[in-house]
Amino acid sequence: MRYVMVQIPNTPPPPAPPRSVPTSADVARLAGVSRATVSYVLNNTSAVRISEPTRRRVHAAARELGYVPHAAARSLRAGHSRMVLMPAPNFPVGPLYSRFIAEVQWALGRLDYTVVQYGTAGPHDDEAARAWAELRPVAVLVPGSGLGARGVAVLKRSGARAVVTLAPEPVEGAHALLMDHEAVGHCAARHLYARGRRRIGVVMPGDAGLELFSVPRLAGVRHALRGTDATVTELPLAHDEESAARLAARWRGLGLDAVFAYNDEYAMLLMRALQDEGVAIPGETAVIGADDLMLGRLLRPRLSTVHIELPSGRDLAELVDRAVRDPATAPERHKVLGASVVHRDSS
Amino acid sequence: MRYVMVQIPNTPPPPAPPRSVPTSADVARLAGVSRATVSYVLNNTSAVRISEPTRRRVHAAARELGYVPHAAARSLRAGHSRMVLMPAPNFPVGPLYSRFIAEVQWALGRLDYTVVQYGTAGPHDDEAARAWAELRPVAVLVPGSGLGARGVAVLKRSGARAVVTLAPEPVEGAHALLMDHEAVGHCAARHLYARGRRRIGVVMPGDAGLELFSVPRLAGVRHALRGTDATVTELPLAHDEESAARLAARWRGLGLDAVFAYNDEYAMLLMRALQDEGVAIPGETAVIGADDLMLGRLLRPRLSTVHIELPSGRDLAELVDRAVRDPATAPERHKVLGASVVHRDSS
DNA sequence: TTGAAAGCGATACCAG
DNA sequence: CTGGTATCGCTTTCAA
Repeated sequence: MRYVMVQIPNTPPPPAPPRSVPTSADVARLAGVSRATVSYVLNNTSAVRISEPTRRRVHAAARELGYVPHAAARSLRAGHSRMVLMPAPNFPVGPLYSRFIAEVQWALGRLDYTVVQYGTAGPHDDEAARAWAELRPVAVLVPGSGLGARGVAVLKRSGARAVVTLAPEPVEGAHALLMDHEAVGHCAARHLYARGRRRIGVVMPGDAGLELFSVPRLAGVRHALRGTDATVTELPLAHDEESAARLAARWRGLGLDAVFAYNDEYAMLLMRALQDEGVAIPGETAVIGADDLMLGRLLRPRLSTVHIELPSGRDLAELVDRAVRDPATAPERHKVLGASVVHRDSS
Repeated sequence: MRYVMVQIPNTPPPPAPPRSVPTSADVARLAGVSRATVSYVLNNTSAVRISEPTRRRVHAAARELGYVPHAAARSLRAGHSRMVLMPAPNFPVGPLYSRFIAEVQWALGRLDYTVVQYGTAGPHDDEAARAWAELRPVAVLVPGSGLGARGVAVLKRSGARAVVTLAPEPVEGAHALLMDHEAVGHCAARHLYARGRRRIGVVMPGDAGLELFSVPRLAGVRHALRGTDATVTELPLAHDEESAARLAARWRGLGLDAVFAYNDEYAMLLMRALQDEGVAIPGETAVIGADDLMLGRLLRPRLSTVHIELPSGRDLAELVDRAVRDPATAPERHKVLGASVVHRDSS
C-alpha cells in the first residue's frame, strides 16, 4: 500500500503575472538618485556620507520594490566571496557526525562565512571538484577520502584559499583533519584482550560507504593484537535481521569469545541475534560497540562501547578561517579523533 | 579528557605563490582565438560550427591552464540559474527523513538542477528568505513551517519560480507537501483503542524542533478518541535516561494502560525504563512507537509501531520541475504522508 | 568560421 | 555629497 502525492483540491486563483526582478537601478530610479548612491546607502559605506533624506528615500524605494541584492553579481564584482563549500558526506551519518557538521556550520556562520552544501562527496571527487570550483568558494570542506591531489589543485587554481579534508588519510596540498579510526579499533581490541578474550571477531558492515571507517577500525584491532596470541576474524554483516541471524547461527562454529561490532547499532543487531541463539553475553561472547550512543545504555546487558570525541566545530571553523586569511602557510594536519572505552556489562 | 586538534608536524614546504584564476580570456589568448570562440567550443554550441583544429587548440589551452568557468558570471549573463535551494531542516532528522532528502537531491540532479543546501530552516524563515533570495535560486524547498506568506513573496519577487514547503500546514502562495502527522497519532490511537486500551498516554519529546511533529501527532490521537470513553494524557519526556526513569517511577500513579511514545527511539527509552520499574509490557501497559525503525524489531517485546510512508524523491522532483516550467499555475497541495500500524508484541 | 562588442547587476573610483 | 563610468567573467547577437 503506497500513499504518494495525493493531490487535494486547492482554492487560490493563479497569482498575478510576476513582475521582473527589481535591480538597484530600479531602486535608484524610484528614489530619484544614481545607482552609486543606492549602493552607498544600502551598504552603509563609511567612506562616503549621504544625507539623511536621501538615505530615507533610498531605503523606502528598496522596501517598496522588495529589492534584494544579487549575490552573484556582487561577488563577481568583488572578485571573491565568503562561501565555504561542503559536499554532503556519501556515507550514512550517525548522530555524532551530524551534530559535528551542524556545529561547524554554526561556527563558520559566526565568522561571517556562508556555508553551502552542494553535491555529494564520493569516490570520484577529483571530477566533482571541477563542479565545485565553478562556484568559486573561498574554502572547501570535504568529508571522506575521494579527493586527491588533482582535485585539490583544481580547487586551488580556481581561487579556493583553503581545502580541508576530514578523512583518515591526508591529501597532498590540503589541510587535514585526520579521523584516526584505527584508534577506535585499537581501543576496543586492547580492552577485549585485557578482559582475557583471545579469539576476537570484527564486524565489517555491509553498508556502502562505511569501509572508509570499518577498514581502519579493523586495522586498529589487528595492530593492537599483533604479537599476541589472539586471533582476529572478519565478520561481514549487513544491517538487517536475516544477515544477523545467519551469522548467529554459525556462531558456535566460529569459536569466538569476543566481538567488536563496528558500532553500537551493529552491536545491537548482532547482540540480539546472538541472544536469540542462546549465546550468553558476556559469558560466552563479549560484545563491544562504538560511538557511545544512547541505545547502548538501554540494552541488556548494557553495551560496552568506544566513546568517540570529535573536535569542536569552533576549532575547525577557526582552522578554516586561519587558512583563508593566510593561504600561503603549509597545510596543517590535525589528529582529531579521541577514542576511549566505556566499559559496561557486555564485555 | 578531551582530544582536540592535536597538531602533528608536517613536512611539505609552503606551496608556490597562487597564480591568479584563469578566465576564458586567458584561454583565448593562449589558444590564439577570441573569447567568443572559446565559449562556443567549451559549450559545444550547436548554432555555430568551429573547425576541428581550433577546437583542439581551445581544449588544450583550457586544460593547460586548468580553466574552470565561473558559475556566477555565467548565470548573471544568462539571467537565470538552475539552482534549487534547500535550507537544512532545523529539527533532528531520522534515517527516514534523511533518506528522503537524499533521494530528492538525486532526482533533481537527474533533471539537471543543482541542489544547494544553504543555512538552516527555522522559526524565522521570513527573515532568512531575504538571504536565500540573494542567491536567486530558481526554486526553494523549505522543510518545516517557519516560512510565511511574506517570505514566499520575497522569494518570488526575486525570481524564484517555485517555492515548495514540506510541513503540516500549507503556506499562502507556495506549493505544499503536507506531512500529515495527525494521521500518525490517529493510527496509533485507533490501534490502541481497538486493542481495548482506554487510558492512553502520549509522549511529548523534549527535543527542540520536534513540536512540529509531536503537536500534530497528539492532535491526531485526541481526534481519534473524541467521543469515546478513552482519556489522553500528555507525557513530557526528554531524550535521556533520567527523564525516562522519573516518568517510569510515577507510572503506576498515572494509571495508564497504553502509551504512544512519539517514535521508536522514545519508545525504546521509555520501554526500558518501564521494564526496569517492573511494569509488564504489554500486559500492564501497551507501547507503540512510530517510524518503523530497525531497532523496534530488535527490542523485546518487539515494538509495535506506525510505519510512515513518504513520497518518492522522484515525485517531489517532478513537482518542482513542473512548477519551474509553469510558474503561473496555482500552487499544488499534496498529502504525502501515509501512516499504517505495524502490530508486533508490545501492544 | 571567427571576432568585436553589448550587457547581465553591483561596486568603487574619480569628477563635479 | 552625488553622479558618471569602468569593471568583474561570461554569453550571444551581429558583422566581417
